[in-house]
Amino acid sequence: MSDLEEEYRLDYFAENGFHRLECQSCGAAFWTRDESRETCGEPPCAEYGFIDDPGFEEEHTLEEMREAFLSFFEERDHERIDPYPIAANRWRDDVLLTQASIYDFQPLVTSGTTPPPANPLTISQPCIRMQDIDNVGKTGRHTMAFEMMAHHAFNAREEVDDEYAYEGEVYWKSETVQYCDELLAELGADPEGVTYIEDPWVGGGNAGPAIEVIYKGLELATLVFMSLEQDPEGDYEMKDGNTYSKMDTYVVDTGYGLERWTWMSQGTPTVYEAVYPEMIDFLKDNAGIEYTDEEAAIVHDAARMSGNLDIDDVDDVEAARGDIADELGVDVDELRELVEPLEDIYAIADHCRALAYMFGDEIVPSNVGTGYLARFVLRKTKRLCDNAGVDAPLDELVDMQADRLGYENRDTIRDVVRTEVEKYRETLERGSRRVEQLAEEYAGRDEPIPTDDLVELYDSHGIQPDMVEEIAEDYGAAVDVPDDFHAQVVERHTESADETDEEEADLDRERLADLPETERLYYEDQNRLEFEAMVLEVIEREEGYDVVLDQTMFYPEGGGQPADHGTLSAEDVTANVTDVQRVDGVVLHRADEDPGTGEFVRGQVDGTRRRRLMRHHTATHIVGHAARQVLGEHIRQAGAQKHVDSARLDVKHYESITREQVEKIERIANEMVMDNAPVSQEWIDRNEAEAEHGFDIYQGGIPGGEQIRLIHTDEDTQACGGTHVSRTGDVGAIKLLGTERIQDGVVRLTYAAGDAAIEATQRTERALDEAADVLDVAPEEVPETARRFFDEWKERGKQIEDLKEELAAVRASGGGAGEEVDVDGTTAVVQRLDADMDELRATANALVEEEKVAVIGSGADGAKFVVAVPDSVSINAGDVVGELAGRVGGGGGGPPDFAQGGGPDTDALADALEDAPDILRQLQNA
RNA sequence: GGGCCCAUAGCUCAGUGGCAGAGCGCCGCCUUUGCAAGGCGGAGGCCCUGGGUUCAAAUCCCAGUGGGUCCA
Repeated sequence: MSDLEEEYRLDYFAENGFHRLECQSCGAAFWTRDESRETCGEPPCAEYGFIDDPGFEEEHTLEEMREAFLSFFEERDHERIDPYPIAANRWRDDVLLTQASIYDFQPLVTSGTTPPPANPLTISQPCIRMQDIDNVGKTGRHTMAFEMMAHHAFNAREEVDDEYAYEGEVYWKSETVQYCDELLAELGADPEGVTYIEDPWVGGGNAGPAIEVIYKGLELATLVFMSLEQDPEGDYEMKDGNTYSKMDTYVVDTGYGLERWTWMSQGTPTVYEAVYPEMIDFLKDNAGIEYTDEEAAIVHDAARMSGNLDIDDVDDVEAARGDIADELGVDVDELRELVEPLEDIYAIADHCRALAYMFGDEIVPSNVGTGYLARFVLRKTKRLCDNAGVDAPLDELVDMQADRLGYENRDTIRDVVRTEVEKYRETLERGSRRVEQLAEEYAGRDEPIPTDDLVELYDSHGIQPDMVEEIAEDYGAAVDVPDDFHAQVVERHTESADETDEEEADLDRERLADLPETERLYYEDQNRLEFEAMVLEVIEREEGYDVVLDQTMFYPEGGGQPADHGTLSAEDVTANVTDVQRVDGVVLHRADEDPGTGEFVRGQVDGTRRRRLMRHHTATHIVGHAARQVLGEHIRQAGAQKHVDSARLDVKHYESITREQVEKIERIANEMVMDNAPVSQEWIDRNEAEAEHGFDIYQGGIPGGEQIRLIHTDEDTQACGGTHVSRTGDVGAIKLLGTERIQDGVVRLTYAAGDAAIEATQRTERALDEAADVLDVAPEEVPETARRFFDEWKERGKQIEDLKEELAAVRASGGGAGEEVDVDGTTAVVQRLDADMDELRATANALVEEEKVAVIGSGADGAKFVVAVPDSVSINAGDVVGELAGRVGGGGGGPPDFAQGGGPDTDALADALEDAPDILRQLQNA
């Protein structure tokens, strides 16, 4: 088993007088020019040495530092690359947010499948790390939003020649360290003070040697040499306990924290004051934070010290605060009161920057995906503002950051923030009403609000426990928030997931591995429907056969476009194709007959179906483009499905779509159709495509491979594998059928194209005509008439009610056929009345009004009874009904003064009523 | 993608299988008045939709629709 020590013996260290030492405090190995050095230099082994004593020659702003870095590497033959969106799910589907510059090149570039956009390259990549959210503001150095400056080089071993998308070695470890050392020197750092700590890196199935660059106590950069992959047979055992072996590709992955370099150059007490000083000033002013000189000195020292501590979670922060207070000789509560508002303000500034990145990159708040993360941050920020007494509107604060970061869609950003803040306000309002009720209830019982309720309030209604505490206090109810509150919430979510049946799929893969990729004729000519091919393999299925051909015109299901149908004809069999799937490049035709392996077949695609699907596919691109024009640049596809009769497109949008907007989208879409612009396909290098059109081409998902297929529809460009008509005019017409919000932040547009559009229109027209016929009016008058009819219908319902009551009153006052019997001095009326329950009830009520016991039976729909007893009589109506209902094979019950029941045996009804007087007498005596 | 919660009068919500309710708002009358208000009466309900269980469903079960919320 080798270890990585050898990997760190770099020429650069040897040639420049470096020594390999061991930290006397933590034992880590590190390289330094200063032979007398005792520690590695990183807290807690050492303290910050740059607060009030900047480590570089000149102060840099964030922008200046970024430029200094990028141009440094540009001068050294690196190409400067524009940053990628913060929403990493635009180009990869395994993560939501960009958390490091290397994310931009995973997984396709790092694995060698796709070439990098440049090699070597340099970039300053905005990143968001949500896991740090609770530390922001408290430690002085944590930020959720940051820029990772980096230079990357992608290397492949010489001996593997053209297997990967890049070849040979650009540069490796020694050069990487040299760059870092020179950059530090250029900025005026003291070379003797820099240490390079050996700290192997492991992550996501890869690993490699890595070096932490420490200067004046601050970790300024990490130089990662990604060169190992997880391998049970591997020679290298890493700190995660797994073994790794060398890869054919090896990648220089560096990370230079822009904020930290800026901070180093300024030596402010916290990083926040270095990065966005204007915003901190604004917020302080807005929240009315003012300190006396003495207080200011305490705050300054406390900030310096908390930055100095090795704190990794919030509990530590609270503990550390005590130590700091001791050292400064102030009371811990006093200290907290001084610094907490300031900490909130630091966090607000940072969070607003994260929000600016998110909304600037057109993430739409929602309850899923990146949208949820955005919502989460926004709500947290709003709470911080309220807490710190910042009364500036949140959209203004986010806009300050968006402005600084140079976003151009600032109006939309503010719109989104305003809408979202309003939603939050509504949630809180709803929530507090709920809490008030609970608080009142438990305060009345003098019990604390139970934890279960707290968890439910949070999980189902979005109300933070501290908010519950606040409200409950007003009602005098106690709240005990358990330490493991969050764990209990998580507990509610740990239900086992569905197990998917992947066995068959695995089996297929093995069997298909030997077959060549099916040649896709449908890309060569999207209008051809006939072809000839050879049957390479037939796999028998439970229902039918999967036929593999050498080439096919059949489009397999994909990109929301359903599979083609049609036939495969051999000499003496014709098989119907009802489904087509593509697995690992091999197209499987699901057929009802076996055409025979080795046979030549003539394929015929169902043209009507295909043409309808093609129209709907092209229409989908058109509608998406039109929606973007009407609703805004942030409109992105969240999903799409094409059918023969209609299609739907789900787009991300932060509010529901109005009738006017629908009509406008429809109008623009049809203008595009009428323009009859060409729809063209193009196979193009993916970097080129991304460079020219951006990541928005990946509306329908992210294809693999070096070459991708673009569909140009008028001005719209998308990466798409579907089949399309050749001119927009071929779509015929587009009719929007409806919109609905399928979840928060996602709106579904349903539409039909071509003959399906005509059919859809005819369908709705027919429905309207039929309705008009029924009402016997002209179609235009249907709404008015329907309204009138509905009103009249309601009116009549009420009249019937009234009449029933009147009728009942008349019956009760002697007009009815009821048999009056005397039950020990009380008058009872036993009556059969074959009517519905309402009428029975009304009659019984009317009799009770006259101080009579009512026993009413009905045989209208099974046997039914209603028994009502005046207050003055001590007979339990429920018991009477129970007894009566028993005789008709059913049951019944109710309160003592009014009960109802029944049973299925209508024939026994008369006998039961006959017995009623006896039953009454019996029960009265009971 | 998954979990949980909710849907009843114009609004906010009660209603644990047995007659559809409260507060606010609305209308009318009365009292009082500088204003705020107070008293009495009234109108206003496809209890989200569709199935099921039951003698009986706003209520229980299933499915759907709509909204909310938490998590990945």
